[in-house]
Amino acid sequence: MAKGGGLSIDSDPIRYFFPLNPIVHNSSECTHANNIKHLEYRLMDAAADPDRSLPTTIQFPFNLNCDSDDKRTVIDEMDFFRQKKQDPNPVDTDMKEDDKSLAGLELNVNTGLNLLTTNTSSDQSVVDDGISSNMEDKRVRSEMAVLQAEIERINTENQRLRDVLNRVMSNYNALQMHLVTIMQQQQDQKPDNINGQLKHGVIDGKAEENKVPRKFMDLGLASRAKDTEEPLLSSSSQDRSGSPRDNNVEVASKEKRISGRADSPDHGSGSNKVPKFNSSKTDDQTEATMRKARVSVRARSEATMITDGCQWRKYGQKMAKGNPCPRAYYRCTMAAGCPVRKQVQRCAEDRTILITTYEGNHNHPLPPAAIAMSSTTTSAARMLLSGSMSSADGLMNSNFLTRTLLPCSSSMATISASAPFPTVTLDLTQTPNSLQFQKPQNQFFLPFPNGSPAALLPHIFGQTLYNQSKFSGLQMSQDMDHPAQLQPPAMHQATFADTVSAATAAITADPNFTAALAAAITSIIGGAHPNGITNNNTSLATTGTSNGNITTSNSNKEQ
DNA sequence: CGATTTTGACCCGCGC
DNA sequence: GCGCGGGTCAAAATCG
Repeated sequence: MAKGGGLSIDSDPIRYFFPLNPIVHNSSECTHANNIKHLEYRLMDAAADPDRSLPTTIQFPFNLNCDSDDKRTVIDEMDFFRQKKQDPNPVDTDMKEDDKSLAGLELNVNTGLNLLTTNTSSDQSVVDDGISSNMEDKRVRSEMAVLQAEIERINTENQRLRDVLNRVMSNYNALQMHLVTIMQQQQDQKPDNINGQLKHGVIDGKAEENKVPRKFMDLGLASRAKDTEEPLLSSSSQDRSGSPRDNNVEVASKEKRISGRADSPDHGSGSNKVPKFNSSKTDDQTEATMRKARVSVRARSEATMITDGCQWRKYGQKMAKGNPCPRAYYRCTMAAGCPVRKQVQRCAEDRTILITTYEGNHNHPLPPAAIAMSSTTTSAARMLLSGSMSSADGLMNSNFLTRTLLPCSSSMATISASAPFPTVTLDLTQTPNSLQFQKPQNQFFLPFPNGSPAALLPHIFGQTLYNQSKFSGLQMSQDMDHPAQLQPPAMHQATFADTVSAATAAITADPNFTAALAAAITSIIGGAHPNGITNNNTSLATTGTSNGNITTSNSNKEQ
């Protein structure tokens, strides 16, 4: 229900993904705060135990294995589903489930907190023992001072890292746009390749099916080319835009219609087609283009709507054809004019499956709880825009997805570019095998080299960690099990085309997408399985043992 | 009383 | 041109 707002998250779950996802820099303050808290715990512990040898340096918990706060955070992430909210005693359930693994973590935190009181008693005990308290107090206080100075230093360092992260994100976005432009140019120079065929709308003899997405892709790409102030070389647009006047007429017509809707600042309702060939692409049109890309989440939930951290207002409900369950339409109400909308509908075949389709990008700051999903939708949409031009190319797709989607998904991914609404589907309801048998005909599957999601996920985070550290220069803990797989794909490419493809993959495999995707999956899995593992240390395993599938499709299966 | 939900009407694209 | 279906609007109802 939109009234609920879904803002039940009281912590900063995204800090989990801070090492993974540069997007989450908005929550870095929380990360910092928790890091400091963690240090404080250690300080308390050290003060309470004078005999304990203090570390010469304080470990900055700048990795996935954080303090026990992470457990609480994961619980919040598991609150992703309303189903979870309906759980009368979610925390108790989690504790039961992870009693063993979490007890130690809780104990750590409690130790720190209790030591605050134990600290006093400790001093008393020192006095009681008759030991020279002056020496001991001096030593302890000296160490405390050192540690506090260290906290200050880390505080400053954290601030600096945050700034670096912001700069890296800016550079990342600029690079991504630049790369897309280069790819576009490369495709223009190769009219005989498959992408060239794509531009001509001849894929498997189904030119019409590729018509709309092709326009859609070109639009987005061209728009981004404009953003990067690169010369617009969208020959595909030029080739097809035989009559620019007609295009302008169509755009003008569409804008005229849309402008009449005061409540639709996004210039694009779901039924509206993207303006076909527009030589003067505006940011609004880019936004409208982005809105066409959808991210659908299929998950089992008894609730009417999943909790994704955003506030939604229901603005319509329709009975969709072929589905006895009504489809509800929501729009984001966290900011006036936010173009993000979502559709919620139960699967006709299995009504326990709740299908949530997101569309558009938020134009306002998001709470930490909403960043994961927002990042997922945004990145997936961008991925569709940048990668779907090769999406109908099996080879390109293999390269693209196996290095982007695949590391994040379970055991398969599908992609197609033959529908009006390119959709990335996070299917968290089926096992990979079952999905494989149910794959739509308009999708083809890219088998994973490793069928085990659990085995894939370390690669996900490993890669994201690698990418982030690579781009940002941040020195993070990177205990990679498979460093060979962390090599930038571009390094292994021989041809320029493959290099471009690999570079695209490297970018799209970047935390901007993969971490957000993994975050979403983790959140969803946690919500879908209230009894699942909840602490952060096992978040990877939680995700890995999920049945999550990532499907890139061109049509909404639920529709 | 403001925010949200409900629900019928309306708009638009598309296929026939 | 017409009907269908998806999507949205907006007034009324409801909720907190």
